[in-house]
Amino acid sequence: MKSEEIARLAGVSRSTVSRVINNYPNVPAKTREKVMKIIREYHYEPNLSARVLAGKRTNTIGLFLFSIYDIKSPYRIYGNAYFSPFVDAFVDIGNSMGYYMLVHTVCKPGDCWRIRQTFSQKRIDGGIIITTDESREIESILSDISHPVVIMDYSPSQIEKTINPKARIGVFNFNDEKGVNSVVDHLVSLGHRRIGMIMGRQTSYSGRRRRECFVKRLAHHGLPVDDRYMIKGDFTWETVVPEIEKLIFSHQLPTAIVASNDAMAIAAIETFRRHGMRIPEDISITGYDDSPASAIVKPSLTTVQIPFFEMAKRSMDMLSELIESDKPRIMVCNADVGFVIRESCCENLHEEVAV
Amino acid sequence: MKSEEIARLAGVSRSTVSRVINNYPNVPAKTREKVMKIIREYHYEPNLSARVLAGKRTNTIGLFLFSIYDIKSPYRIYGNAYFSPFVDAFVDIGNSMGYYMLVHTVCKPGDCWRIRQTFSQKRIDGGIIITTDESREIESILSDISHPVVIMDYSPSQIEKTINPKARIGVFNFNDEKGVNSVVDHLVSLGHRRIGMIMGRQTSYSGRRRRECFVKRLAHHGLPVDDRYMIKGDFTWETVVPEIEKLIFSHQLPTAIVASNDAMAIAAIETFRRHGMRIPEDISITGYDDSPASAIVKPSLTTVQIPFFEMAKRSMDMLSELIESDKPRIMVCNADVGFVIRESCCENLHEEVAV
DNA sequence: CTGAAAGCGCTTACAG
DNA sequence: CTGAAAGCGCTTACAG
Repeated sequence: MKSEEIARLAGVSRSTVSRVINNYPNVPAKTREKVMKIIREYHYEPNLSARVLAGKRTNTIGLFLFSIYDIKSPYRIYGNAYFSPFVDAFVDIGNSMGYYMLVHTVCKPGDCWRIRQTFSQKRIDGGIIITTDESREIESILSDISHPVVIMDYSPSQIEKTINPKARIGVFNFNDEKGVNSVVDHLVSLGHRRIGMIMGRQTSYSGRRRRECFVKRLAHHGLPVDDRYMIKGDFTWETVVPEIEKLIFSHQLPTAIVASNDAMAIAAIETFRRHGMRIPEDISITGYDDSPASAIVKPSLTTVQIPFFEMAKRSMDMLSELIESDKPRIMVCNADVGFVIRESCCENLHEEVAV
Repeated sequence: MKSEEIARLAGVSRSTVSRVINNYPNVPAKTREKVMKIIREYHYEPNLSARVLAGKRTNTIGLFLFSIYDIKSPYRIYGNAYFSPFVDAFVDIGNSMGYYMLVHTVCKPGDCWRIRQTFSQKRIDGGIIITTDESREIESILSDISHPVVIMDYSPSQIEKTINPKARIGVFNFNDEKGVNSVVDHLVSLGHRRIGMIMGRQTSYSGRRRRECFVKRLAHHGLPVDDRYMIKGDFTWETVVPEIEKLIFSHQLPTAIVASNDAMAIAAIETFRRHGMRIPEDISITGYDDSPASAIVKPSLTTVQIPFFEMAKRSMDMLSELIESDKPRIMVCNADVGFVIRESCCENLHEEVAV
């Protein structure tokens, strides 16, 4: 079934059928109804490729995820408390806005060409990129592509530096200053003065931001930053365990630790407990993400709540706006974050040593 | 950049460029290399719509998920231990096979037309459907569509009854007989004789299968099926809590319960504990799925392990086979399952009453 | 081995 | 308001 047959059956030309399909105003109600009747009767759907080839949009959005785990890890995206709620939200919101969502996982920088290809084959009208690393590959993509792109968790200044003049780009970040401040202030109010941090990967914008904000907030409270308590992490569970063990064996412990995400907070809790320490009595720990797991673990995590759904909604609105207009521009957004108090922090029960 | 320009630059016709792109044999190596050089130099990518319109495949697979939660639940797909590993696996495997994956969530039966539309607009070469309910809508889709489809967790006989003669359909199920038997046998070996079940939704194939296999296996051990211990559930956490409370208040408890998925097992554990019961000392509980949460909860769950990744791999192979050949046929597959023993079951410590 | 030409199924100026 | 015609960028018989 094609538009020509619909035209014949309705006694009009293909042009008119097209006008009806595209809901153009210059069709009298009567003609429109006559054509619609045939269309409905035959369950006619215009061929997407033909429409796109003739200049219409694809109505498809690409969602590109950069896995922090390599291809062998079984739960690398959807077992991940950061990516999975985003995917969920983006797919649902995109679908409810009438878009089709093309989801693509990039496991190594060498696969980035796939993103380019998706654009250059004209498969999509625009893209969402969710990374955990700022990289040359991404900047090169951004500078090549003329389609609209919204990128999550990326340094706005970095974007502004590299993109081409006719780019239509949105950048969406977390309000990490607020998030980190909530957490630090909470711990300080509980009497903690030796506060450490499990850092996220420093190649990511939020990883760096959270560290910077942490250092700044300690200073604001007149507290020192002790390098021994700045624990290396990359947002994954595995890398944190040995670092925490190193800390334990050093016998130089902070009384509280701010983790840069929930996964690392949970890894730390498990490790401390395995070595006979009590959480939160011996050491308070906070998370970041408010993942489902953060409410299930014992003790449940005091953590920063990221509004994934709302972020996805606003990102999609941004993207859709960039698609509709072809004015080059860069939009920057920050998502508000919340703070959830649960069981993983308590008052500082240690006799305080001078710091 | 289009094929015509490549042709001009390479000094050949568009036909030859097309032959090179499609890797046809009737092009001398020299000509091929000459053309490839230009293609690479200009990063040329053929326009997808034009190719598809001219008869090529889209190289895109649709992945359709029927949410068991409604649109308002924040983690309805990716916080779900059943859907999320599937999505993860399908996207990754599809991508690594060179397919693009179109992910679509259907939240209510009324949205099913979207699936049809995806096919009739010729957006995809084939589809994967993951449901939790056997429904008229799905059967109607299956009977209309001439594209290949693989459907997970569906009664093969139901499929065979409804589809059209030129259908290319794959059905993929779990080996629930083995899964349920492992669990029941384990509990029996621990001395349990009053064993209950939290059922999954009976509109789903696996929900019914697990119940049937459970009843059968109890009979095999000469144990009675007590209707009071057949607890209603629909695979979600929420509906189980009140049912378990009803059971507790009845003061008629089994010594062990087989849950039809992990989410319901965890809900049951939480509910029992809230009412002062110890797991597994007072009551043993098993799960089904081997979700990440099943290893994190306390006590960790003894559960049936579903090989999501392998299932997705084999499903994609099936689908790809159905796409390549246009012989109508129905393929049926069963996935092997594993069994993981953790902390949620122990020996029956109750004085056994006559049953 | 290779090119000219038709065709895929739409949309959109253009002319009326 | 409406239709005939050109065009979107490919692929593929067909002829040579």
